[in-house]
Amino acid sequence: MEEVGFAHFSAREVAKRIGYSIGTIYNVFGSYDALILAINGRTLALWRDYLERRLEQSQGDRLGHAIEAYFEFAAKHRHAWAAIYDFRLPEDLSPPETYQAQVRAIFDIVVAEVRAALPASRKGEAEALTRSLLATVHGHCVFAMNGTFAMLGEREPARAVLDRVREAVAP
Amino acid sequence: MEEVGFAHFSAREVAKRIGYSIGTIYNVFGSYDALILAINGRTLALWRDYLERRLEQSQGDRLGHAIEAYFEFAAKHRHAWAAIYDFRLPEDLSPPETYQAQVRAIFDIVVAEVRAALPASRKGEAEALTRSLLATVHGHCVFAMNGTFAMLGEREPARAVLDRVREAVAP
DNA sequence: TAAAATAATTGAACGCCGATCAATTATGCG
DNA sequence: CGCATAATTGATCGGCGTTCAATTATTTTA
Repeated sequence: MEEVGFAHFSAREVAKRIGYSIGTIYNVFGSYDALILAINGRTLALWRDYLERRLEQSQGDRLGHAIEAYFEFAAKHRHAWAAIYDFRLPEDLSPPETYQAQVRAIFDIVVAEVRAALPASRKGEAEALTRSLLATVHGHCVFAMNGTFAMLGEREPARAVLDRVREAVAP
Repeated sequence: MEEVGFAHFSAREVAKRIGYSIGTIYNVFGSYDALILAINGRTLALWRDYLERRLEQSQGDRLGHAIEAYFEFAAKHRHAWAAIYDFRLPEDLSPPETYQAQVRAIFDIVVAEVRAALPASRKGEAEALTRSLLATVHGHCVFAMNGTFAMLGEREPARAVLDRVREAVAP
């Protein structure tokens, strides 16, 4: 996935590379979708690790570093990161609970940082604000990675989104 | 595309439905990618029309209505809208100039609204701010459509993003 | 109008894909 | 060892994007 991206990824190629047959892939994962979900789950775990490590190193401006971590991870793992959003389960299904838990784990890390950055009087907004700020950062990251920002002349996406986040968190 | 979505879309099915053979599709469009680009270009045109019509009807709170238009169009044309972002050209290619022009045309419409909403002292920021706000709205729309917001308990994505936009435009 | 030149259309063929499953091979156990 | 259970295989299927020689339709020319 990391190498070829979601569009050119194939279960057959996975089987070839690990020295098993296509049948074994299906015995282990059950379906193509489940294989993708397993890979995306692993990417989420890597993402969370990356974010946590980046915050450990941080001394001040933790929110700024969290945003940098978002952009850095997406850039370092373009294809794997994009696959998380390129893949969509059939409309009537929800991701497995373990997958949802991984999304929430990343969310919880960011909530803590947003809450810490908020003045005491606004800490109650932390969760709702974090959902909105994650979407904000994500939107900027998507436009940075897919060329939309380049098309529109934006050269400092991370700087732009940091402005948005500071506005929203400012007392 | 509108019906089956990017993942299940196929040039063969297009040929079948319009009563031509697969070969003719390739004679006309040249490649699968070019066919997708033609469809996405058409979607951009529809999107622009929708936005313009929605703004014509608007009496006050034009930015709010532009955001509503973003969400409404994405919801009404889920698959076609998603296909704009699901499709990625080979990394070394840029979209054709006509396609880029359509993206900029939508951008220009929004710039005018953002500029009008900004106080005189900040009108110089209009373009940069619009890029950032488009990304912000897009991020919220993506999370609304792909289930991320549902997973995190967000029930009013349009309301949340309106708060972000108002913060950013406020004098 | 008839013949020739040009344009448009076709669909079989290729290699790849996800998915299935009867047949085979490997493993563990009494 | 013999047997039961588990793991693995890959041929097979229908569908995909892509190509291109062959065919059909249209236009131009004589």
